[in-house]
Amino acid sequence: MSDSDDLFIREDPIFVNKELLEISHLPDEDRIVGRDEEISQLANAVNPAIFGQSPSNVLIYGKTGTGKSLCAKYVSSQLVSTAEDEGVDAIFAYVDCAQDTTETQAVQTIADSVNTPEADIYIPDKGISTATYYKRLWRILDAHHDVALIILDEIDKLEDDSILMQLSRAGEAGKIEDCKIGVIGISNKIKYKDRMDERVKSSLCEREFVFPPYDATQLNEIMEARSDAFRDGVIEDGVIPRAAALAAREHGDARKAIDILRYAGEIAQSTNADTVPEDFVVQARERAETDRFSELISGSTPHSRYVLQALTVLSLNDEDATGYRTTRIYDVYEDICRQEGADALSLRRVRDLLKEHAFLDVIEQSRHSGGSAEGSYTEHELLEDPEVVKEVLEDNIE
DNA sequence: AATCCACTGGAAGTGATGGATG
DNA sequence: CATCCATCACTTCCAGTGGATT
Repeated sequence: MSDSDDLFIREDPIFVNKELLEISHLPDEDRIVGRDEEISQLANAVNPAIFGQSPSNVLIYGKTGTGKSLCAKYVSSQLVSTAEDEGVDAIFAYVDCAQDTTETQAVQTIADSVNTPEADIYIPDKGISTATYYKRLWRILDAHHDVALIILDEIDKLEDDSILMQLSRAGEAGKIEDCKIGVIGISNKIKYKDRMDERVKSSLCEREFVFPPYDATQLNEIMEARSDAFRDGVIEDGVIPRAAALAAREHGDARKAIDILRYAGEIAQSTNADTVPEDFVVQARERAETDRFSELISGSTPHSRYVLQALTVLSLNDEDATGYRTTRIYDVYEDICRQEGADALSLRRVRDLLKEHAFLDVIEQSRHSGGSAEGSYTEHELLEDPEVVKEVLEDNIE
């Protein structure tokens, strides 16, 4: 590095191409590791689309960070460009159902991403009935596309599957005539299929794939493949194997592995280090945890935080207990509300708030049955270290 | 077997918010 | 403009639940 005093002309000493480490980044094929088999099978399933025929509907299973979305997106984008060579107008839409949990929101994003300037159809964000979104979607597809691939990521987060129904029946119901639709569903719960509607199940699950978790060697390769995000020689030798080992232990989640690598680089940046030594990896993992956590908390309402605070207070004062009853938490929660000068919410609502926290893996719930006149009840327990929760909670007051 | 009872969770509803539409 | 539409954050009501006690 030059030792010039110019504040702003300095080059980033750590990263050259940081986008390689963003989760949304779609790598080239030679950077996708250990998924050759899956990719070719997937390509095979949607292949008819190239000639304007109906692609098979596909359901992909696999734990988080096993490359499901990555492969689906990759295959879809390849398909679109190959189809173009054949003179077929294909398009694909990606919906993250964790973001768009209702039928309406999901159709909205599909319609929005399938929309083209030529179509000149206005897709508002909200304020319109679900039926209208469908109508406009069919109109766009019919008039401007031959084939549409719709990727529904985290499909198990959808509140109801009527959208799947609509999509799979669109052709038969005569809603669209000149466009074929293929659906790629992605779920991390194998059980998801069981709770699906019988009719949807038969049409949606023409092909099924299961993506196994990555092992440490593959994680190693994945990170190796993306290591040119860093400047030459910045990462010390042990870093990648160490991060791979950590991530492999936590269920082979490649996303987490890459996150760790990025955080390690950021730590180096903020401490003005020239290289990334191995022990940054451990720090990076902790930071990834607390970051995720404070992200979750900052998005929640004050009362949601008070509830969590109540549970934290209990955990700190009474350490040997393994869980706390809803009513006990509610009592503490009422105290907190009094201190904050806020009206307490109903018990019913607090139960739902606790359930939401459980859903986000912030706390864990367990059902118990008590003795006489005790009935059945739920106990709640913090999953993170109470001290950490307390800190994050305090940082988030505003 | 009936009763108890703290606790659970589904259902329906309310009123406010923000936006589209004819 | 009035009318529709979805959604949020929350409430009220109420039919279970399940093991000990009667």
